[in-house]
Amino acid sequence: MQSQYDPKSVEQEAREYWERTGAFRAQDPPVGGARPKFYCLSMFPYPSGKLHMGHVRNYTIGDVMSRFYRMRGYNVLQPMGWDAFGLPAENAAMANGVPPAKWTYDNIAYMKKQLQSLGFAIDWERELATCDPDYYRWNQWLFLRMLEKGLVYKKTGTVNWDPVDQTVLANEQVIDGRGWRTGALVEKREIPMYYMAITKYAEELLGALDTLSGWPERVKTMQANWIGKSHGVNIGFPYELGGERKLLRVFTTRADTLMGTTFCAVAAEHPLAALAAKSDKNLAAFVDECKRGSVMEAELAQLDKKGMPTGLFVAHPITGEKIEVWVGNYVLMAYGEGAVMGVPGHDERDFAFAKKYGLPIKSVIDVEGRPYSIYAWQPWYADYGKCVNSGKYNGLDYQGAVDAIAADLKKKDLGDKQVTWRLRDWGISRQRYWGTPIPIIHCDACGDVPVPDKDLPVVLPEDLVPDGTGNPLAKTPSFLNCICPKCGKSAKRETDTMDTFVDSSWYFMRYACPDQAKAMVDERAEYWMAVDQYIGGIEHAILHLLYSRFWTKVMRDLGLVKVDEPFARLLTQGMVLNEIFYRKSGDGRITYLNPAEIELKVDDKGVRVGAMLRSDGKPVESDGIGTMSKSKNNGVDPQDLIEKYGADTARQFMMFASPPEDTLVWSDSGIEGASRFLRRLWRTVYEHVVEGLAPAYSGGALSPELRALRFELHSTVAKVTDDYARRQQYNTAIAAVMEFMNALAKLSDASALARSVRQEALQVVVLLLSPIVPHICHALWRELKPAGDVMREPWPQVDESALVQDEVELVLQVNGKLRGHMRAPKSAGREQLEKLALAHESVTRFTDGQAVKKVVVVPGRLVNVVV
RNA sequence: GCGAAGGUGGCGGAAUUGGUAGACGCACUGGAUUUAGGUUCCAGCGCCGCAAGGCAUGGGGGUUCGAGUCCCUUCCUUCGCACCA
Repeated sequence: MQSQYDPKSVEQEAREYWERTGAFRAQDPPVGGARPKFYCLSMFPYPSGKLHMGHVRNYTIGDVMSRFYRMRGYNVLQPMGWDAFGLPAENAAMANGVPPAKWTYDNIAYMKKQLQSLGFAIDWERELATCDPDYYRWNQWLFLRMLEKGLVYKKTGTVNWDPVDQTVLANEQVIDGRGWRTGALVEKREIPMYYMAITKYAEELLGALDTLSGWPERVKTMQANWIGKSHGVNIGFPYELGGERKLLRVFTTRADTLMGTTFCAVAAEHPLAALAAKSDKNLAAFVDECKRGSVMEAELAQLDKKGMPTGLFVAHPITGEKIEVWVGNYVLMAYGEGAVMGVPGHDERDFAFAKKYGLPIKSVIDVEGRPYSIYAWQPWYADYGKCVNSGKYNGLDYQGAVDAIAADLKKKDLGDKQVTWRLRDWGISRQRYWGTPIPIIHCDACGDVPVPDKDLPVVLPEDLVPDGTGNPLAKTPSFLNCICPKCGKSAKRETDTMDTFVDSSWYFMRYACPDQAKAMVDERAEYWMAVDQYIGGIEHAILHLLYSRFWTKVMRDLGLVKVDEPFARLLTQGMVLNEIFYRKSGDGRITYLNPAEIELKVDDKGVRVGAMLRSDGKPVESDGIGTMSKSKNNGVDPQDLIEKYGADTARQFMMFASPPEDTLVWSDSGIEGASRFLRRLWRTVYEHVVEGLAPAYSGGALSPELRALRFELHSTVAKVTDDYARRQQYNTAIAAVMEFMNALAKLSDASALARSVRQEALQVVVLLLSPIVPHICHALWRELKPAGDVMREPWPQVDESALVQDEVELVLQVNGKLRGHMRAPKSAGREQLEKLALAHESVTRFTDGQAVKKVVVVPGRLVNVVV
């Protein structure tokens, strides 16, 4: 055995062994059927160029789980693929003049090498890329099935329009309301798009959250709020137009405040706004102003509340009172009816709006014991209470008032109770090149004609280079021009492609049968689904996970799979953030500096006192912390780490740095510790092995020292196993092993018995660590058990007999303050413990002469004496 | 703005069910070995205090024999907000 740990040779040898033995191949049934299956999946990466720290974190967590379950006897599937369509490839193409396909495939090749160098136990035979026609043809195929079932339909949607480049922009391409390339003010534009009717599944998507016991509560809460089921009343405010009676419809969850309505507000896109703008230039200008800027809801919600009267009036549905209709920039066309009733007395936004424009404010709810004044908003104004100033509804509580008002409206045919969802149907059309072509043909005679199944896939040409002006597919006749499958006349293809969320909504099923040419999925998907453990960034808590749940249910209803939910257990890993450094030049331009080039200065207590650029030694400014991004130049390439320390050190450091679900602010200051620990582990095994192997301890009388060590050892096995299986918290698992190694290092006994305990201990340690640092454990295991394979070893068992103790240490408190410790027989009862404690010196010192009021005994933990 | 989560030493974090706050590691300080060291080993390390002891888990208040953990309130940070993936 080598006396020194050499990560490079150890890791290369282990990887060659794994490859030679096909160690990571998952067995499809019936071969794999004897063992229980475990499908462990990490979210597939977008092939952006290189792995980043978030990838390393994500895939290490997944690999630790995969290897742990493999050792526990499961038939484990851990696949990998590429979320290969998307905007960055088009941006790179514009920057470098390279087609997105080539850029993407080059990135895949590089990143695959990186993943392999980290030693992940991936079954590469199932690799897939979503930009492969063999994959995306099934996007198209399912789209057509959904179209047949009415789950796909066409309607207009709002997009960001760059008037200079004449192109649709993604939200991230709009910066401060301007196009990122042209700097032109962005406009909203209505265009026809295809939608998937996810709202038809809203009720099930919401209800089934209760069945997801393996999901974090916070994710389920976020999804439930996103779906947003609300019970309310749909109310019609009547008005006359051209002699015809019409209704302005609003939805409200606070129908009990209807009598406090002093105005109505509609979105700028609302038909009434358009109507009024026809005859009012100022209003037309305001509506135009509202239509400027991006479509991002976060931005809209933070705009200053602005409005303008339309000059139109509607009638209050109960009193018939005249109510003015305003256009408000805070009313969203996409939610509810695109119009709201304004109740400034009891809605904070309406209150601010009314104050700004001098609209009347009327209090109609009395929250008991809370005063009301129209001059300043108070949080309780929005609380439930009893109706006042509300005519016949006076005195009713919330539910009573809602019931009565809904009933009255129904009688007049002006409204009814209604359930509304915040969830909107999923617009999947993208006016972009690098995505799945939507399989539709536009024929002048026949309209929109679906591409027949026999003509699938509609293949995306791979040699186009976008230039930022419009969709290159629309400028490519060989793609655009086609024959109408219905009438045979010349026709045009749809040039929009699908949202890339479509690609990622079912890839986890395709891993089961990536070679299946005749169907989207087959019986192998039936075997592997659902995913037993899914791991990915918390940033996907809503959209990706919700869309995947939706697609799974659609596929189920089409008879393709039987599962209701795709992911049984979910681990949402926290973001990896990093500090942002910059310098401001004389003309105010900001240059962001990569943290790898920054050196931190510390004082003699280790406290940070400054930061400087390594190359010139001059100070730099800090701009706080944020997600690793190109624009802030605060990304860290894991490759340096892997090359300098090896994959195992990188993996261990990542897992030790924080619990998987926590946000992690990057710092490489602990990497030396990880490296040091592995070197020490190697040396400890080496020193044992050179003395000659011993049979692992299997019973017999032990000295107190050896008994104590075995107690530590088996406590560690129990703790670490629980951390892997239940808690999924690897930092504490590693800490527990470190703690045990510290105890083992103190063992000086060199007897044969001690050597066998040490042999047992080292074997257990190597097994416990092998999911996290598999290469070094592979090598060490072969030294401890020549010709053995650590991956094929069963997980260590806790020896319960080693955990038996007859004495325990208890904490002594006086008035809740720690005053000492005492040892007591484990079997001691409450009364005996109380007696021992009251007589104990550390207690009497503090209770001396005072009357004991109460004694709290927690057996096995503490005794608290209250005086 | 709305929804979700988080805040503990100089730093990452531990404390799993209301029961010893700071495990484990980094950094730092002192020492030994080596003198080739970005090696290894030993010791110290929340703050105040000579000590006894006191204080301390973002801030303020509360419940409890006992609160990092529960409740109220407030500030700050991160994630998501439907065309980044």
